[in-house]
Amino acid sequence: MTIRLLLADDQALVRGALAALLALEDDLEVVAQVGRGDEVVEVARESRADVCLLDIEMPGLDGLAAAAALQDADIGCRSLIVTTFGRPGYLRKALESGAGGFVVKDTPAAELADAVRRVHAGFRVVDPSLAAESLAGAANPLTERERDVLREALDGASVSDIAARVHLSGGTVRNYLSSAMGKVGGSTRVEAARAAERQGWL
Amino acid sequence: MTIRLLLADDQALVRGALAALLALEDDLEVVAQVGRGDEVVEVARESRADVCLLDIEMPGLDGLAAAAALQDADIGCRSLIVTTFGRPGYLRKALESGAGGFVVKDTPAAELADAVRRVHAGFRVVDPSLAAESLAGAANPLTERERDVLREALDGASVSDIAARVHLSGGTVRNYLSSAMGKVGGSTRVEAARAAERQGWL
DNA sequence: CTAGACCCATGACAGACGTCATGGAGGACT
DNA sequence: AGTCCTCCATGACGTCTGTCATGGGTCTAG
Repeated sequence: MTIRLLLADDQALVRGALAALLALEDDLEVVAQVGRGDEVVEVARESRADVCLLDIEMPGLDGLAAAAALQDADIGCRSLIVTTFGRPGYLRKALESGAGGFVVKDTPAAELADAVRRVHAGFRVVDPSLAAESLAGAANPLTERERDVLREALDGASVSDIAARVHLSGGTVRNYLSSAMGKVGGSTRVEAARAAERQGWL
Repeated sequence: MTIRLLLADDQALVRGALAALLALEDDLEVVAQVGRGDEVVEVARESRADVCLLDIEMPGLDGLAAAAALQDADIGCRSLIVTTFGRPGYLRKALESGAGGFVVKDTPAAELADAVRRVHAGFRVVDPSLAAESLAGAANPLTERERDVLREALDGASVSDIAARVHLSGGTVRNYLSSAMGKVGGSTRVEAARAAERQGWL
């Protein structure tokens, strides 16, 4: 009995390379690959995959949402998030989404196969270095609207730009920005937005 | 005669996976791996590598600088940039640094081995989709000081913050920001900084 | 029912920001 | 020597931003 794997990563080279790496293990078999998040569920069903390795940054649907969709589909396919960024908030989101595990891309290659096996067996696999950070990290203190305006402020837009995109008045946007800056820290909207993003609060 | 390869990438998983992928080719052999840019030259010399695969984002020294250092060291090791980001400016910088080739990580896995062989043979290998963009993209219009202040403005710092970091007066910083914004486009310092970064002008 | 959240909005004010005009110092090219 | 460019700086201007006070509407919890 081999474990059937589905790889989801938008970078074809990384996808292929991971496939080659995992193919070295006798008990693992890569049965499908996709480059978009919104194809994950369909392909997982068709290929009858046991475990799906998900990158977070993907077009269509991000890896966290794909993990949730996979969970909802209830086709017996567990998910393992394999990502570049070890943002504290990502881990929490991932586990809330029903992901079976979470490892960052700079873990030793040898550990990946073990992580896959443990996820397949039903265990929760979490990168140890991230677990500490995640527990230390506070829960998201921002309200929904505060998140909305901070998201739009990320790329340096002006108040009126943000107001137009979020369909609010300029003054209201300034108020939300102000309160968000107070919670997150930082004396500029962009500083606050960056900090919030690093925390995984957006 | 096999081609001896050195892999440089800060993500251990990607490094190991690429090694597994390239090991499938009979004429390629991965003889060493490093996770930092400033170890590239030393390890390349010790391992007598023929070709070095370089990621751009690495601690210590970025891939572009490492390619230049490798060129200067004159130890007969050619370099191939393998990166996530296809910024137009990166390609130009890479070729100026004496890199033998430039491919992005979402090229098909099968093409990587060919790219390696062509670089080893002395050819310049360039991702075709990027070549067009790079030729179309204008040369960097920013002066050195304009780049300095834009870099500091990326994360949303205030004028006085930037002034302190660059050792200039506040008014001068505003002038540089203003002229840079005029050249790059955008009505906010952060907008301009992001746009300039996307172009590879920083 | 009331107290407390969040939502949306307006008005006012100090300070920061973007733009412009202007100036001097230094290097490069004709 | 004169011209041109970049570098650095200052001052003045109107606008944008961040903060605070204040108010009304909704919804949940005690």
